[in-house]
Amino acid sequence: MSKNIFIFVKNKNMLSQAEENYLKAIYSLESDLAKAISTNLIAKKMQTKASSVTDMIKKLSDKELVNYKKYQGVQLSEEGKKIAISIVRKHRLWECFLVDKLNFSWDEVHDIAEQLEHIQSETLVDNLDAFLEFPSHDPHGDPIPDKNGYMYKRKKVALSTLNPQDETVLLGVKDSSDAFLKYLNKKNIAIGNTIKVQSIELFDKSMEITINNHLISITNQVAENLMVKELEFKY
Amino acid sequence: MSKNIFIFVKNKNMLSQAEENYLKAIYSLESDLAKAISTNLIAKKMQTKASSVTDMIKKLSDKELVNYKKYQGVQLSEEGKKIAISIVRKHRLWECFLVDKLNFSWDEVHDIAEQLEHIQSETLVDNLDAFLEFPSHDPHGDPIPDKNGYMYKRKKVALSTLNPQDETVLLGVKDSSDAFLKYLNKKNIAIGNTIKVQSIELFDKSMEITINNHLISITNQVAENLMVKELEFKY
DNA sequence: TTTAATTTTTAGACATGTCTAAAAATATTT
DNA sequence: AAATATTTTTAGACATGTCTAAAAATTAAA
Repeated sequence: MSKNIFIFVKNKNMLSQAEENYLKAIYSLESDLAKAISTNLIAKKMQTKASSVTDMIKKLSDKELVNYKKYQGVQLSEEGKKIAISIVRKHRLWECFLVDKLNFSWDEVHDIAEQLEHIQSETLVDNLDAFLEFPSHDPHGDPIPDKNGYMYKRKKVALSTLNPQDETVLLGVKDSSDAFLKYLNKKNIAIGNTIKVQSIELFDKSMEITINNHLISITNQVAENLMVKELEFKY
Repeated sequence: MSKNIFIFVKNKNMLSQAEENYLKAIYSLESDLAKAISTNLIAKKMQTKASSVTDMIKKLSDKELVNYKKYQGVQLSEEGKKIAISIVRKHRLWECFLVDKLNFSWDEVHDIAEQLEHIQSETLVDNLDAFLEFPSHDPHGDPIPDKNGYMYKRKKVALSTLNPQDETVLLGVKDSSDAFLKYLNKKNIAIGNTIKVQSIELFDKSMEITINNHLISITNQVAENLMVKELEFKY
């Protein structure tokens, strides 16, 4: 009986969507930068104003989800990081669901997963995970944290760092903007594809590559945003 | 390019979760009562105060989703009804998904579906519908509107209206409270089960029924909340 | 190292959705 | 039909999350 009440009375510990989105943004910036994250950076990432960020940071700091000193930026606390990872987990699992089960393509799923990641139910996530047979990576090649927050971080390098004749596999993208994903879609480039570098143009660093035995030319900008399996060296 | 902008700039026509919930509540009350719905009724249904309802009704009225005259209650407009039905459709499809694919039982899915029904994406709903192979009814026996809002309304009667020796099928429940569903779960009573009335006690109208060849006794209150296929008469 | 530029924070405002308490309208009694 | 009870609305307040404009702190430049 008392169990039902807890479902309907808004849980004090429950975070709003806005709070969750901030945690996720800070987490993503931390992964890239590994230092205290500035107000402006978060504002840019969240497409909002610095003053709004300051307000929210104070709230998150009160809840001890971030460590914050005025003018010195923020870092996630242990608890904050745990929550951020759980949101990333949900986001990536839902992306798998949308692509694998509902026939979406990888450039269509982000906005929907952005909404689904805020659904509150631990059981739901765990059951979804099982239903998808515990995928280790999402359709963009990003690792999916398990129930405990652990994930396989594959070593990836930009395709632009390889040399002619090198052969590798596309593991993910650096830029996951809609425009870039749509470009890849049009060119039939997808995660898991085998890529062989055929030649590199000296003056603009554009590349000729074969992808699935299909020869195409890509600019250096594209090559810098295609993350591939690092080469294994044989001695 | 401009397409992306529309995704992120909040669409003027997009309704908030609160607005959607009000429309759904009014729709559900209208189905039961078929007349203008009073402020107090909505307040009770939404577990909120009459003054909050008035505020929201004004907003929905401005958007022409309900017809409202002060002190005279509300009725959904055509547009409002369309939206309400689309939310019901989403709710029931998600319930199917949770039970059929994620192994939830029918008494666990309501709160989660309540959240999922607000996810904004027409394609998502349609793809989900196809993935579930266009179910006509949800796990509680309620009809699922199709893409155009049409649904099969089965004629149902309360089990309490039947007589000894009558045989029928459980199609749904009237009371879908957590407590009642959990009771049914415990007694192994589920949608689709064949029910035969064995005897009815005169003084308290309690019933002995066989359900799946299993004899159990139920109170009149339970029988009034079990909705079954109406009897076919043979001439 | 003082000045200038940038970043961050504060102060005050606004929109949404809620509430309480009081006023207004409708419904029910007598 | 007047008095009473109930329902509905209004008025004013509050919480959340956002914004603009101005002040404060930090960083960069001369």
